[in-house]
Amino acid sequence: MRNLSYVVRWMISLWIFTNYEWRMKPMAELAKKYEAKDVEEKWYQQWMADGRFHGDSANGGDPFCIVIPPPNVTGILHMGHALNNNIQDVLTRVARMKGKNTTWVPGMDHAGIATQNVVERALKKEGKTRDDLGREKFIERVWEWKEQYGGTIQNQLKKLGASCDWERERFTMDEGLSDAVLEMFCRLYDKDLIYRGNRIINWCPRCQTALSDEESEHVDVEGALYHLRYAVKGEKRKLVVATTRPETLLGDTAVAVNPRDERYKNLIGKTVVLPITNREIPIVADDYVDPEFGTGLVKITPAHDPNDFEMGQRHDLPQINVMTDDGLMNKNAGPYEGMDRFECRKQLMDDLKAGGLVEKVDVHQHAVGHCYRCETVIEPRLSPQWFVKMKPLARPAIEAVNDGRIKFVPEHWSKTYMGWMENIRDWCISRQIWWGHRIPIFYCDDCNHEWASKVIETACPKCASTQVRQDEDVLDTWFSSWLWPFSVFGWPGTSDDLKFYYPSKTLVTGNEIIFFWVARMVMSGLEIMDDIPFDTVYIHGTVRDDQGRKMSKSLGNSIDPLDIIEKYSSDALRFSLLMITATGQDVYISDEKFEIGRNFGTKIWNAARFMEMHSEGFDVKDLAFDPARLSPDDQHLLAKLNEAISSTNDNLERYRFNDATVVLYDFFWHSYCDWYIEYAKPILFNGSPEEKKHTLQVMHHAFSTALRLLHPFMPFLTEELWHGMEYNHSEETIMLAAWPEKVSSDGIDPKVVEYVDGKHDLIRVGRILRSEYNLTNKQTAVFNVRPSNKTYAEQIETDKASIMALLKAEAITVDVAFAPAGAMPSGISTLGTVYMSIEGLVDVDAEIMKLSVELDEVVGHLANVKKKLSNENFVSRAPKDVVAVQENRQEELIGKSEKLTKMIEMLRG
RNA sequence: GGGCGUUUAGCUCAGUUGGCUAGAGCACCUCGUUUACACCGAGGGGGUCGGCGGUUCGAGCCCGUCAACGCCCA
Repeated sequence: MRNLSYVVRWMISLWIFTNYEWRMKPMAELAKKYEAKDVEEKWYQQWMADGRFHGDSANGGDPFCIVIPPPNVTGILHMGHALNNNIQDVLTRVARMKGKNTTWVPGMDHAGIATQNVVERALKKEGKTRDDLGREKFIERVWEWKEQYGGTIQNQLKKLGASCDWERERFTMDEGLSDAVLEMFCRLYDKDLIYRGNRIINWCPRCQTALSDEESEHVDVEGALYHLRYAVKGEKRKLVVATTRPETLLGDTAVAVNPRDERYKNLIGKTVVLPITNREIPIVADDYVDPEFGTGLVKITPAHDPNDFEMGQRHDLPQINVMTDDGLMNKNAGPYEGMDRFECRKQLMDDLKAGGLVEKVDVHQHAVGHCYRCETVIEPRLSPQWFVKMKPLARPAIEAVNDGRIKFVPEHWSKTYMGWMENIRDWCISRQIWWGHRIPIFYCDDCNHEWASKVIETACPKCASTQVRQDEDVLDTWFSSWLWPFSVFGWPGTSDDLKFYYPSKTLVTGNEIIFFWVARMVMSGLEIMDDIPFDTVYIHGTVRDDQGRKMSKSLGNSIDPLDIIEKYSSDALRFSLLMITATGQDVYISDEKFEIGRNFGTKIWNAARFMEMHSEGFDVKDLAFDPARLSPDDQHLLAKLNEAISSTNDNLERYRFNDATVVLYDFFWHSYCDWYIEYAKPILFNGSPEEKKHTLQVMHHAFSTALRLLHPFMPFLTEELWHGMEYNHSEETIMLAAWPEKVSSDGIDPKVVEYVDGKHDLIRVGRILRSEYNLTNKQTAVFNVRPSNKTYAEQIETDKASIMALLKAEAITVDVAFAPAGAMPSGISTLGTVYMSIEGLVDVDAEIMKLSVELDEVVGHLANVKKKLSNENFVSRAPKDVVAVQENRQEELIGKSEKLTKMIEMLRG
């Protein structure tokens, strides 16, 4: 009931207040409520129109370049993108404000398989397949799709406030980048670093293409380990082999044992008769076989398993492929021809069981490869494909990280990188799809000549035959991405931009593409440019929901950044995301977390409104306050500002964005609003014109500096206020305003700053007293302060008015010899003891109880400190300053305990 | 099987080369119709820092070990 009446009263007063304001036409020009949506739209347009994002080598200076991890053309913005681009934008905006010649190159990836899948799905709705259209028509269709739907993410990035250099936007299939791809292929081919080989690759039966090892995602599944009985030829006994993929027995060409395995020594050289097919295959000895696993006997299927393939090579075994491209059994599977591979597995097991050929089936946890695009189970399979020889490329890439030319942040990711580099395997780059860069290899059907060429060839250079055809396959999408840091600047052509901006500064990405992209860019950069592509790799965490699950459509737990922008604003999204993202740790988000940023934005806005209300007639061009006039609170604020500046810079340098945001939040909310504005109110309301002017100078100085520090994190709000507060007289846009580095500490006395810390403590103690006696703001109280020393006494005396205002005190007495006349609530602050004299009864017992509890605490701490100081080892071994701290503390605690004891005695009368 | 990460307040997380009484936001409780802000202000409660062992004058932090969870690679 009570709450309800409060609400009603509140609503009524709010209504009156709002209408009153409206009729009065407030002085403030800033709207009462910040309309983020309009503001954000407006400024992005303006920045674009003014070309603020563009960098040009012709302007010279100090280059700063970031290349975006190009999102897929099919992509739509998710929180991972938001975080990723947020960080890049912060780095970019800071660099720009620091006066660097800055470009952040955006673009998109053609995403071969993903895009082809999307278009194929669209075709399917029309009842068509890509084969119905044919290669050329299909590719046309993909381009059409791209024009129509592709790249929505680019517009979404704009909503985020990403200050990308849009004039430089690139697409991995555009003419220039395609040329780079062909050039790269031909160079590597001519250096024998690209070859064609018949090897076991990861085959996706749904996408019907080969994949690289990295594109096969291992998922732990609860499968089965099937123990099958194979008959030894000419003997009655049966061997038991264990396998997770029984259907591949149709392609078995041997059984292997470890040569040192005593159990099976006598089997080597004998023959096994395969069930169902009755094919006869040899028993061979190979070190690869682990005697501990399963029965110590393994079946060998060289066409369907990489290890079996290797063994097959060693023992010169035939390779029998039992499946078709789409994962059905082929004619080598005999009776199972035409069956799906998993159906076949079931049927085959039934048949083997019927024949008494199944020993047992164990539950078995194992990792199974899945297509990273469609999650279909990968079929390892023998297939002729194109590969890049990676070892020679890896060597310099290992060097670059080892010798520190490239740094990972956090550092431990370099281990992941190294582990992969050192065990690198050749990269399967051919894909049996249509959307992508077609492999520039040509074959002559007459003389069998094979060559690489950047142009479409019509005649054989060897025999002049026109019976020439190009390879049907296209290249892995990542074959274009790994050239990104230099191809975006026109390579293989030479350009001033390339010379100027390469290498870029920081690569910002998630850990999931260290192998796919980061590692390969390092290799290609060193190979082609003979230089690293970036000097820092910043790896951020994965964005998860508040239960720690990855955001995914199927779980329905995705939080759409655009919804958050709609609900809370882009600035709120940006600030909140960075504030809750610890360096390299995963981020758990839920809607409410974005309230932090929104509330902070509102706080800044309202502080600006407050200042504006008092700034009539004030000239913001004239912020050169007189250092000699700085009051203790002025000095304190400026000291805190200086700390915030250096701390922000330090944190940014170390990529500690969360710490940077916390520092700014803390400075602005607490130092600036809670303390300084409250301090300034009496001056602004009642001070002389000179006092007012001086205080406003300090305020605007601090505020405009804070805005600049905040700009990379909250670009829109800060730009709006930069103009709203008319700070744009110096620099038209805050984007180019000077980044705060060091500020003069003229007129700032550390002792005075310390005094203000003490003043705040004193006020806090006074407020606690008020709170303990449930005094409302209207109830007045007289405070008596007994300062601990004369200096404090003088400082407090001079500063009395301010302390009174902040304590809502009727009066304050300052007396180093103050002794309470009767029972008075009291508390101890760093500047001295505070007594509150109130009318009415003091609860003496409660007061004694409170002070006793405090005394107990102090005595406890004191015991600890004494114990430390009486420990000779501590005094002799700990550094002097640490000991000194303890000694000071001991003194303090003794003083405090004495005071408390006296106060309690006094109360006891 | 190998590697990496995580474990701190009810929740989400900071805590840097070991050194003052372990912090923040949210949530919770009390109070508040003062002219920047209720998306606010003032105050408050809440922690054996995953377990065990070790190093050290001193451990949330370093070392060892165990456990749980997550990720990557085989």
